[in-house]
Amino acid sequence: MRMSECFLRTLRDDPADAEVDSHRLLVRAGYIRRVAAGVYAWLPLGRRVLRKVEQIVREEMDAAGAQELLLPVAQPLELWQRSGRDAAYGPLMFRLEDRKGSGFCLAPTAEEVVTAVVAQEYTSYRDLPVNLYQIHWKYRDELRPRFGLLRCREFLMKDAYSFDTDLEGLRASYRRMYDAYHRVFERCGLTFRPVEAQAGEIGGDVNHEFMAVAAVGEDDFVWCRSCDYAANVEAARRGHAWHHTEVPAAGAPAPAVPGGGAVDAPPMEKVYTPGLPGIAGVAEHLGVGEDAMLKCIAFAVDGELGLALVPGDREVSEHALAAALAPRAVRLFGDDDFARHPSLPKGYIGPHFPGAAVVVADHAVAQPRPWATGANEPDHHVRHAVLGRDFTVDVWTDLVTVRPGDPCPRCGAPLSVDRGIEVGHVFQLGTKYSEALDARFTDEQGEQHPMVMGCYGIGISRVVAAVVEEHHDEHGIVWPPGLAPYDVHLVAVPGRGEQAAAVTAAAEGLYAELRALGVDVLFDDREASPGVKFADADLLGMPVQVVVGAKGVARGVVERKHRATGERDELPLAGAAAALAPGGPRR
RNA sequence: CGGGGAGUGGCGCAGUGGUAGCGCACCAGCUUUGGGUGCUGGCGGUCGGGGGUUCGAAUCCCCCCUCCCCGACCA
Repeated sequence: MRMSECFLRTLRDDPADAEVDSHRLLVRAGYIRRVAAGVYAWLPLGRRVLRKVEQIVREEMDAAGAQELLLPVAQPLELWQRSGRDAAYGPLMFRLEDRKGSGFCLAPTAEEVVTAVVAQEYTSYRDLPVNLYQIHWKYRDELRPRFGLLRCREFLMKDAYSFDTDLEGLRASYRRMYDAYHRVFERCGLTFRPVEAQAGEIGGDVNHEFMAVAAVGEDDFVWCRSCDYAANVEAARRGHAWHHTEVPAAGAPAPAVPGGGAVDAPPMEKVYTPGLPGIAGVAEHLGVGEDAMLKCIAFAVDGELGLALVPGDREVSEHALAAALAPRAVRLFGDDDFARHPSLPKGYIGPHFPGAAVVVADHAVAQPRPWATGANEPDHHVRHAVLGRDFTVDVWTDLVTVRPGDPCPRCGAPLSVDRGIEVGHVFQLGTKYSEALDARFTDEQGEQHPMVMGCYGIGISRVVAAVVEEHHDEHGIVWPPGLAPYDVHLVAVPGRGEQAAAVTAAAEGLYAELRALGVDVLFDDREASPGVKFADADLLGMPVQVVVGAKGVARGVVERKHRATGERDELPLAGAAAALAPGGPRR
């Protein structure tokens, strides 16, 4: 492609609305342009990168035995009503009506459609397993699109769906996808980590997210340096650090008096703590550490009041709380909830609140020690609250959000926390959709069973952003070789001297030779100054730059620069094309 | 939805009551030719929309819309 003809305009200034490097550079370098919030146009160069990622994904999916198909973007809402996800997704879906008033949505994902399609075609165990995938646009009306391509309302996704006869088959299908994902992200040049995750609205049990490690990621994940444990903080649990005491197992009934008679505390005592609803203020006022406070968080569970207890220096994990009380729905109290329950003094709640239907506590609350906590009375706290004597717990679980240094639940070593971009997610779904949408098969005995499903997503457009986050420098993008829109950026610097015509001729000749050898070349044939061309070449980020200039041509050589390392060397003009072709000598 | 910020040419910005400007980009000419050359001339804007105040509004007031950031939420 000749740059003089390429639909491309680079910007010298950073776009004002770009916060993160990938967004800033992809816009500046002319790969994408914003059309609406969270909706982007992919300009020719960007389109080529997208195709490269697509191709890698396609090759690995095909190699893993999946078959490509194409499902509709316009999906009848009726399918979503059958699975119950119409309500679950709610305003996240772009909705529309046809002229007859029938409801449609723009596909946020495709479990329903693909399940309905498979249900129509396959009815026998002999047909299974089958794994189907597509690479297509997805639509989610996010509350807050941001960070350029990282959180879009329209994004390109590879979504695959496996159908097996049983759990064992599902596990095998899942494993094949899991392994294929490793190869995809390795080929994309990403530093990534698979982590255990929450299922969200998709449903199902076992699932892993593939996190591209990046400071701008929106997800925190914990990982263990000693073993292979890694999990999204939402799903992460910590091991038990206080070996000196007996810790109740998850789900076990409340111990009569944990710690036995180890707690030798005076009677519970009320303290006047005016205007101190926060943990930090009270702890200072009472002269105790925040970890000696008992944090009491109010929540609603099926219309009843519940209390969640964690040490004062820890945060309640909403996901852990929900998991502990599932299948009942849990919601933490907001300001309006407190407004409806004036008897509940926000900031001064204690675990002995009489109206609490259920009390859930983290295992750490079983430590044999007296606690300072709310007095269930505005402007008052209590000290010397003792478990079993002054308050009781109904449900024990791991309730705190994990933080760095917490013990690994597998091996006990200190956990680390990093940020990541979720570039892929694999789920073992089970029969949620096959039951809802009647995807059944007949087994050898002639009995009907729902198919056992898995689903597997890769955010193709998000991968592009994640790759730029990892591969750039102060001058611009540094594409990994497999993703660059062009293999070689050929720069002609003819100057105005005697050799100008010879330089142009040499560059044109090299351009033709490279193309004949099947090399994808971006040829800067513009009438621009050398500085402009070099700056653009670095910004655009092709892995190899080849400069044809007057000095070199006089000596019969061209200069090669590796974008990633900045290394430069010379190639004889005569053999340059062959040396730059994929099969040619490397350097 | 809560909090904060911003809407002025394609991009980045200035302009606090007197009839809109700078840099980049774009066009023309000269200049320069191995790291965003310099100069001259030019094209391009109903200042987000509506209403109001005023002799006069980008500027002051009211309403609305959009965008960005933080949070809540989420694959």
